[in-house]
Amino acid sequence: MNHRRPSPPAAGKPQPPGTSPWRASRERLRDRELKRDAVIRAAAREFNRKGYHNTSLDDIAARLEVSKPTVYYYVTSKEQLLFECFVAGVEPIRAAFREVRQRAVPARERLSAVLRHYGEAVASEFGWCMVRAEDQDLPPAMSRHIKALKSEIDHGIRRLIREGVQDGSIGACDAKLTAFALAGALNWIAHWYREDRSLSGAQIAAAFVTIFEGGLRPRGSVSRLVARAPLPRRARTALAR
Amino acid sequence: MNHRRPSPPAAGKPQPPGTSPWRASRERLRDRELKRDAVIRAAAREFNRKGYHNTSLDDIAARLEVSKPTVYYYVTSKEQLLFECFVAGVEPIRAAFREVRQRAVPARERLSAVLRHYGEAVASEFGWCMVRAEDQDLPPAMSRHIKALKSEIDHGIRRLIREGVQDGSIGACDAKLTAFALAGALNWIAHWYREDRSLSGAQIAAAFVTIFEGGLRPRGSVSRLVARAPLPRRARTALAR
DNA sequence: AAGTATGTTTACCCGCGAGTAAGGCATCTT
DNA sequence: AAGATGCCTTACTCGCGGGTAAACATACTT
Repeated sequence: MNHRRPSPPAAGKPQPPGTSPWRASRERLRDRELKRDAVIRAAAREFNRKGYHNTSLDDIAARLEVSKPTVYYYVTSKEQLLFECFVAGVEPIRAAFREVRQRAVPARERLSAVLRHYGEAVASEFGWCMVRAEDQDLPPAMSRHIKALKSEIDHGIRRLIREGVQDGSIGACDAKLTAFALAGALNWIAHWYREDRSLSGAQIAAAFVTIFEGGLRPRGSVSRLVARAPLPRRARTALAR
Repeated sequence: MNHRRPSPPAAGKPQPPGTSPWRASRERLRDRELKRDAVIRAAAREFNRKGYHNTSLDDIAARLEVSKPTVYYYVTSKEQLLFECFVAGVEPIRAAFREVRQRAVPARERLSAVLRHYGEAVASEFGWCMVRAEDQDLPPAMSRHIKALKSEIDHGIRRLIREGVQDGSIGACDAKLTAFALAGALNWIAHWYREDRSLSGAQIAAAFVTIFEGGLRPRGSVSRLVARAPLPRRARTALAR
């Protein structure tokens, strides 16, 4: 379906700055790839705002100040739009796994690093699509692809947990359920992290990792009396509705 | 589509296969409330299977072996169906808060009890609707109602966390973010708890509470010391494979 | 038996939104 | 110039699905 142009002239791309494609933003979107990306990001934003099924391609086109067939010029279907958003959202997480693989630190620290990137990804513009893309909404091929990516990430987390239990940096626990709990908490960020962006994705992710690592029970002997001590500065942030 | 049970064909009727009301289950569903509940539960099951937007009222009717207007006889709109499913799912959680209010135990234990009920509710047949009901899919009045219920639960959790921090049963933490983390992990159960029901909702909830309470770091003096001093000995196992 | 309330049906309406046809202009190629 | 290409438009098709009209069936009344 999607034909990557085989070999266009390619050499001459100085592109004279005349005319106005992409009416509002005639600046530098002239390159096809950039425009395609713009379409996908616009779709992500609209999906994020109104949900996949409540977003029409006319909406997306209108947002770009373009007509619907133009969107179809860059993308073959609405499903593909969702699919691409998902992949875009998930990629940074896969990168985090790759990056962390090198580090020679206890598995808990590697896990925490991955989870921080995970949280940031969920809070990103593609977070909603990544988290809520439903396989029932997609044709079988895409559905399988998405499931495979999700599974890859899930098993990556489980593996880090098991390694942490082995090297002693994580207390004994069931890897599968623990992975579900961690990923679930982070995934859920996409549901409440919309308008109230007083915290950055990185901050939220870091806070969550701290919560996961420590648990609810007070640590050490001091905490019992220290409870009334001044709390972190983020205590007075507005609530998410 | 689906067959509740063999269903005595009721052969002698003038209308071929259309006359006997509630074809398969003419037992004791004559009471209106019961039928209405059956409609709502059928809707919940279909929403759970295929998602709200991918489920038509014809689907729900077919599942009940009934025609679409019959569904409309018990319910005024598809939105209301979703709304009722949400309320049905949420009610046990509110009940848990009420019940726990009496108990004279540390707040962490009260919180854990609530979270266990929460997890069970999410794993229930209404879990999906409770968790995924999107306010964008509902008319403003219902949307507000749902938001209010969600907020009530959210703040109930935050309150228990704050009380726990005060009475020393919970380590110092940010109530808002901690509540988001806990609720998120539990909400996410609705996403993966579908076909694989090898664990009961109660079991999952209990396991999650254990994870939350203890955290990832190993407990006890020995392992804490070990974990505190970063030991990179086995960290390289990640490279295996 | 007629009248009424309740439940259920068949047959329809109709708007929305995904996707398409076909053509209009620029710019590039020859 | 005269195509050829790339990009974007207006103007459509068409099916799905939410919702309704109106008739039909049973079960109580009276």
